[in-house]
Amino acid sequence: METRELRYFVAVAEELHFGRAADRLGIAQPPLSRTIAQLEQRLGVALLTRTSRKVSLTEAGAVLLTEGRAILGAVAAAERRTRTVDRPSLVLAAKAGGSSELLAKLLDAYAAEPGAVAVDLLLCEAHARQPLLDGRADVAILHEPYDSTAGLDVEALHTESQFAILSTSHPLAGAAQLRMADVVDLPELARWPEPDGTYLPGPGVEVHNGTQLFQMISLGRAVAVMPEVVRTGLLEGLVAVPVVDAPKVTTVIAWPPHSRSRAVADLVRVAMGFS
Amino acid sequence: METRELRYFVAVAEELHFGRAADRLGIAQPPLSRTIAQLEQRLGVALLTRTSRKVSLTEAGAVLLTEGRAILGAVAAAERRTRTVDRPSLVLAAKAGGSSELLAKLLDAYAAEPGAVAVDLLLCEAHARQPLLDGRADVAILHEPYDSTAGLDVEALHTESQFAILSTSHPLAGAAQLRMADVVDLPELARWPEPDGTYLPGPGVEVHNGTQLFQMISLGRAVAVMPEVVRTGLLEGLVAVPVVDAPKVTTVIAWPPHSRSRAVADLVRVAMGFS
DNA sequence: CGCTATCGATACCGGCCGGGTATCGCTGCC
DNA sequence: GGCAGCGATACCCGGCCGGTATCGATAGCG
Repeated sequence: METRELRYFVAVAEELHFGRAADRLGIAQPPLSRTIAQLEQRLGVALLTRTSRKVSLTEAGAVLLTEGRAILGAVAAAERRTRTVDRPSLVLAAKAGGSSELLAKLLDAYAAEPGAVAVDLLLCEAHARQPLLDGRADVAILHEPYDSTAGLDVEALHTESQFAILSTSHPLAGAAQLRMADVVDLPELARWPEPDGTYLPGPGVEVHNGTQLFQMISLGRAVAVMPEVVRTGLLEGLVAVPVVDAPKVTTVIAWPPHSRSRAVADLVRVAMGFS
Repeated sequence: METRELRYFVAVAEELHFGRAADRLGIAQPPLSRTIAQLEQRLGVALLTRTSRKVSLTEAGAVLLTEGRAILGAVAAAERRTRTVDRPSLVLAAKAGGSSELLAKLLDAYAAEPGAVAVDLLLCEAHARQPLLDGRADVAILHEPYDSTAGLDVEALHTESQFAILSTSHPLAGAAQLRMADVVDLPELARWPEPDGTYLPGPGVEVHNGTQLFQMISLGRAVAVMPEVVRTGLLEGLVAVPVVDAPKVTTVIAWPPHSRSRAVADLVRVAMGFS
């Protein structure tokens, strides 16, 4: 199986449309059809069921889509890491607006290390996991269970409980504490995008970033359950009510397995000194 | 970067010899040289330094070797998993001669689950990690820190301390307890192979499997530090002495990230009920 | 019920690239 | 200095990748 075949298959599996996938890949549709057919023949499994009106994934196709995305990410990461090995630098990915205090402490402490290299910050709008998987970052700050750490090496740094963030005028704003049951069915519960940028269908408000979220909450249009850190510097007009049975959020430092970088190892060691 | 290029590069990087690598790949040497040169040019980095007498890895080459092996493993795994998705079965890898008691309990408990599928056992001579990485197995029982769990999802099942296994006639056999310092410098300390099947240079006896090891120990030719379980059913003529400061060994159940298999999830859930 | 638009499959062709053989140039060794 | 080993280079051939043109199936529509 060549990465070319995987790229083609992933494109078709994501678009579920040979024409659009071919466009996206910058090739014509016939060679794409042919390549997918060859791939299926060599694997001995149907990956897609096609009618002349609709394309859908088989079970085998769904498996290959997940695995294929991971492989293509790993290939991109390998290229980037190989290319940049002799210009030592460290890219740290973190969610924008996340725990900036921890981040500052970490960067300061690492900079004081002997042999520390320059650290570039990659602040992500959404999940900080993607740049780690495709090699744009060498190390990331993630938040379990929000971010999946599958396929990464991690060390836990810090665990905290969660709070419901509400407008002061919200009916639940006066409560001393809440339970998940009180909030999960609220129609104004904020919904974050999936890693691929799409939103799962269902009720709730689609939000793209923290600023927007807090505005929506202020306006009484949204409600969110978030880790404790956001309480510091909460906007006027918002309250944080503890949700006693919400899952704990663990801040972790994560890096790709097989990392050979001394800088990453140093940074992780420094970070672990905090916990 | 195509997997063909990666296969070629990994072969050369492992052989450090274009001719032998070409043999291994079943192609002639010139196209191999050319492909590697193209790869280097596209990456913009030298991967190998060659004289007409000797080939060696650059730093970038070392990075690509590690990453490339992982990628090729992932590709093999993806192929196998895609191919076998409609014939539901579960392959569990474990080190032969390992904790067979735990294994038996696990298999029994899982078989009693509703919706349990047949479990095939893959007993490995060496590390049970490789078959997981290349897709021959769906789940594995590993032992940290002996087995690396980089790039895998794991759950810890059991932790135990380690014992020195000695012939009763060994000078240290009478000790009530030992420290690592007492054993690490023994010239007869057993050495296990690395994941690639080779042995690191150095003093000590090269052993291939448990049976051979215990024979060597009986004969007073070897000494080993091993987890507690091996004490049960120890051969006549051998003693186990606790090594108080040896690292604890943790038995874990491991599976590939992105596993979509319900059977794997069930098995892991059952296993976690034990700990 | 037939016309049409859409979409994937098929047919066919040309150019590039991957693989082969022959040979060169360098280097360590007797 | 001759020789053997090894990687690089030169050159050729065939297959595969990508292109255009077209077909066949199907859903929508009047």
